Amino acid sequence: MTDTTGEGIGESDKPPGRKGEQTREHLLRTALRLFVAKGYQATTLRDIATEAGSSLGLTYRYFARKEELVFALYERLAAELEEEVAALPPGPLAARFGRALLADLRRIEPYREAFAALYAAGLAPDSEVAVLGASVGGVRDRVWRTFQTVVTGATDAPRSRQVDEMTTVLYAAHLSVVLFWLQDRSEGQSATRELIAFGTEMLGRFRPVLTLPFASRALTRLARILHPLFGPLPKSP
Amino acid sequence: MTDTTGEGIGESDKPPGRKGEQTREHLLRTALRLFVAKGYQATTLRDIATEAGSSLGLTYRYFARKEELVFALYERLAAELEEEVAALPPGPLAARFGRALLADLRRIEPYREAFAALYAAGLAPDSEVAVLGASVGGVRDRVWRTFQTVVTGATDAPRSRQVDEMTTVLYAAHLSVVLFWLQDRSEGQSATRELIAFGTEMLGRFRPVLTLPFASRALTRLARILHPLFGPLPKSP
DNA sequence: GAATGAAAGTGAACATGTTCAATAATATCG
DNA sequence: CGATATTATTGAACATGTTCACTTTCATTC
Repeated sequence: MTDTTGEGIGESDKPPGRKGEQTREHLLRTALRLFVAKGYQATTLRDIATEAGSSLGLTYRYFARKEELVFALYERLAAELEEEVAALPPGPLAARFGRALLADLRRIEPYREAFAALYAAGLAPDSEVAVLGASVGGVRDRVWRTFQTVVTGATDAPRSRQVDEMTTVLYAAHLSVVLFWLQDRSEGQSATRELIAFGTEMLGRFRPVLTLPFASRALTRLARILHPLFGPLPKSP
Repeated sequence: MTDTTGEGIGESDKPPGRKGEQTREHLLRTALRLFVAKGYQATTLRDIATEAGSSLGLTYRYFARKEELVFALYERLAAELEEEVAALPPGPLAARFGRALLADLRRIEPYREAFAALYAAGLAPDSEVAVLGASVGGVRDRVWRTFQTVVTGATDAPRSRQVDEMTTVLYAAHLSVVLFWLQDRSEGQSATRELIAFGTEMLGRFRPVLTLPFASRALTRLARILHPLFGPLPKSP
């Protein structure tokens, strides 16, 4: 049941060699192009195979299921987001958080439907592709650490323990925003933008309060609750 | 594209007569039994047909897709919840909200996997079975009104406008809790229980603050943002 | 009670994600 | 180079949700 090998998702079989790497890349690119062009649901695996000039079964050598194509995309966008966040100028935590959220959404935007499918797959209790919370190896930690950077790089960053607590809470908030965004039908997703604006304003206004004992204790408690789902995974020994 | 008839989900064709109603009921009962027994994914429509002693295609006369079986269950549980909430003794809002959440979870519990599938279907941008937010007709309003009852029946209920605002926020919070619960792997879903405890404690502690102008304005603003997704639907003329 | 139309029910056919045994291509080694 | 193991690729077969043209059942009407 549990994945005892430290292997992540995306390596259905033995790690691919030079040739395989190219093929994988080609299949992924083809798939993503089709997802954008005709939508995720409407893009069949036979379409991908045909368009890529390969056979139906081949995709399954590199991607265990259809959603893993999106997952692979997620990995790349996560890496890009990490860079963009790293390049973010120092400033108030709230501002940095807001910019990180917007940067994330801007990336996902062309693949809205595909990401909906990925999140949907993650809802299944035993899913292998659980972006929402379950252990999915590298990417989850990477994104978590990206938000950690958002916190540590802030001019008003809290110290030591509160950093990780706040990171976990912001990571969870980030997922909530994406979920909201997936449902947001408003023109240009303006509702999501307003939600982000509201959230960051509140964060900015109440950030100082976190030094008070009561608020500090509340944050600790909340982070403890969220940690198993949204916190970083324990190091494998 | 848009459903212009006020018809809800679950009536794929002409409304069924006496005989049809029985069949529909029988199919639903059979399906739910199998969902609990062998899981949602593992239960095939052929299983349902066989077990119900009917043919494969028949189910589609009453349920347009597999998830609508779960949706029909959701409708019933929503009605039950409404009753239970109506019978809730007056008391602090926070306590009533907490009890409503727990009552809801207790009902959904045996169908965890099935509800995961329902929520997953709702994530698709164009889904017909969107519990998460999109317009799904009657049930959504019913649940919203149930939470309205939670608010109005409280000894510390706010007045007029704040009632609906608070209801919308609590309704959204309720969905978040369910999503969290779907992912919660802790023993007996203790994490979700702690989350509810935390949330209600905070709600109780900060309820009085809502009379202050700043908090009041913040609530209004938040409710406005959430309204299109989580608020009640406008009356059809 | 026969005619007729609507409701109920059937099962083959289809679309598509997924699996798998078989084959081809390629790398490795003596 | 030739044998052999490893990797890459194929396409048929399968499972399952969904559709649909057709049949059966049933109520209503003359």
